Amino acid sequence: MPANPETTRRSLCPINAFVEIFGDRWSLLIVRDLMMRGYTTYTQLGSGEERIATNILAEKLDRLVAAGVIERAPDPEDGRRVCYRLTEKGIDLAPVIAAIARWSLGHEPNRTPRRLVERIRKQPEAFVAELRRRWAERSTDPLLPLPKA
Amino acid sequence: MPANPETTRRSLCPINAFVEIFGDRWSLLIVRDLMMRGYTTYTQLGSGEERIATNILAEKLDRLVAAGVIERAPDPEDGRRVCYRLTEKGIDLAPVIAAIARWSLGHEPNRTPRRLVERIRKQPEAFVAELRRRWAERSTDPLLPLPKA
DNA sequence: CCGGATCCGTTTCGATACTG
DNA sequence: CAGTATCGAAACGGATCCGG
Repeated sequence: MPANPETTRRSLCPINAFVEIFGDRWSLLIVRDLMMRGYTTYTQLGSGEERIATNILAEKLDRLVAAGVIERAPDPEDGRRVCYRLTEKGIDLAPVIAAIARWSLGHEPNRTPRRLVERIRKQPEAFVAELRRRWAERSTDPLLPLPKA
Repeated sequence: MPANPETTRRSLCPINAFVEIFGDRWSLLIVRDLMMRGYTTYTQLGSGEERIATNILAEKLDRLVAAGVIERAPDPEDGRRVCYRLTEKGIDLAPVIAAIARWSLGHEPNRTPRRLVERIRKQPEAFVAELRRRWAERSTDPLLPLPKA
């Protein structure tokens, strides 16, 4: 993956852009944690269940910022701290996340919150709007139940 | 990625299963080529626009077969040749592909077939049913216009 | 020719240790 | 707390080789 953004290869199929951003094991999980779990800080994102290494997390966050999917911002409660927030582009990934979750649910025996996934699938616009509102309000309540530690 | 399937880590969130299969730069593109372009053979899949190396292609095909997303079958027209086909599990990825394509279309200036993507989004069940039927008929007509060579 | 397998140099990943 | 530095392991990419 070239660091130079000029080296963008011609992407004839619309899936390429997605794969160039999310074609690794972590980027999509980071977006999920931001979107569904209300994680916002480096430490929270690093302490998720999947135990991403700190250097990888830092690099992935940089890449996601460069891709315009998330943004770095001062924490509203403590200006010294940094927090990461989904951009509009990132929020618009909700239907993708929902479709993936639904596929996984259908093919992997797993007890997981079907209700939320179905809601996103049936009314994606309404869910994205809600997500945007929650995000504007800086609500960090998780949409998914957090795994118990 | 451990070769040993026993080493499956507990996947609390339904996205993990997807990422473990498609968390690389090629697997999803291979599924797209099978689903949307009517590619079925090793040579066709290797000659796509993205120029995957032959060893990587072979490994990814093995992994996708092991994951139950595609299957190896004798070519119906020439029994000596091999062809790859989506399984039910693979066909069910259509809504995921559509959601990804739609997201990319909305955020990357690209002239691409909106019509198909919107159809999948609005009537995913109908599209999956059609895909299944085409697949049963062994029709290899591409759903997407092929990039000119 | 088709469907890979093997070898090898390069790039990326991942765990741990460390720093301002 | 929010990252860097380091270093071994794994993945990638190109070229070549091989059995049918």
